[in-house]
Amino acid sequence: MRDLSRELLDWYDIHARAMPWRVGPRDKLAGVRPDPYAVWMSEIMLQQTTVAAVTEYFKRFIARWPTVADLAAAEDAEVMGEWAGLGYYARARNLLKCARAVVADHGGQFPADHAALLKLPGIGPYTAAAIASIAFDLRHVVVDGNVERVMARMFDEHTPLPAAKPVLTEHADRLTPNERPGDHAQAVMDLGATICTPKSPACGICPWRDPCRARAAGTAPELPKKTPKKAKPIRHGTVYLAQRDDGAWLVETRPDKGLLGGMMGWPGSDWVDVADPRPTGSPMRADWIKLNGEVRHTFTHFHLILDVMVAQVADTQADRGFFLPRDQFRPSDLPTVMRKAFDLAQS
DNA sequence: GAGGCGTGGTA
DNA sequence: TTACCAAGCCT
Repeated sequence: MRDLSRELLDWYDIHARAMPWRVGPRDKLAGVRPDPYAVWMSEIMLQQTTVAAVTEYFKRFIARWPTVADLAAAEDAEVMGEWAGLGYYARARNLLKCARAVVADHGGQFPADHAALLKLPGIGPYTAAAIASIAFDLRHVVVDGNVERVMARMFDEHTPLPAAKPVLTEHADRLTPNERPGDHAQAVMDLGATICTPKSPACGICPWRDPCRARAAGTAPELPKKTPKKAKPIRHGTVYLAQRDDGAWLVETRPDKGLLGGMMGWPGSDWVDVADPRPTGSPMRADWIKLNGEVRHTFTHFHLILDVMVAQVADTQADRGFFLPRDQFRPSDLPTVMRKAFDLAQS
């Protein structure tokens, strides 16, 4: 097994992808060490999210809050606004909770300990292993979607996920070396992201081409098997965009739990399975005008079609939400579905 | 343990 | 256009 990890590390030394949060093999030779805060930030952002989507968000967060203490001292609304558009907003809420826990309980330093990391908000089995491994070079088995795919192919494992997870983890464990476990973890993930891709894997240039059983069997493109997903239902709703004469917008902060939790948004109706031609959920009396067109947006588990109502109001009395002054309103603070409604109203 | 939880890119 | 997919966590 040592030979396999050696082959992979040799490949990684040459092909490691450059990322703003990554300390590459050459930098390490020069004595550079990873910043655990940056490693943690990147790993939270990368949960179910592509490198391309994360890169600019990561740079903005680190520039605005250079240390975990800076982040812990931030206002909730600042962090949620900066996260807007990246999705899975529970990550942002847990990001703040975690930063505050690190300051309060760990003296402002991320613990170099897998079990302690696992106790922090938003850090699960993957992220705890990734931080321990990448930031502190401790040997832990890092298993994300890339690793699952690489292992399923290396060992031609046809059991569908998630049932196959334990056996794939055992395979990953046996391949993890004692030396440079952090680089090894990043190498497997880079391999999965660039060569052992979900579709059309580039087996011809893979450093593990020879030992890979799925390549020998010709089954690599169809692995890993996954249990089929449910079809997404279509839901319907209405949002209300009221602008006061002085330019302030009527917005609300959504409840901390549930969809888009803690994010700013437009007041409106519940989102239901059957379209109701009559708008409901109005936050205040006004001469509402229904816009032509609609907002279409897809969440993890349903499609959404929104009607958009607009009104110019003088009255500042609203049943829901609050008026946010024009100079404090930034569309980029809105989650994407809410920004789509704003864009429709502006067009 | 199965489902809730975003978004943008890609085929 | 539709469906799938990406460095998962929480309940």
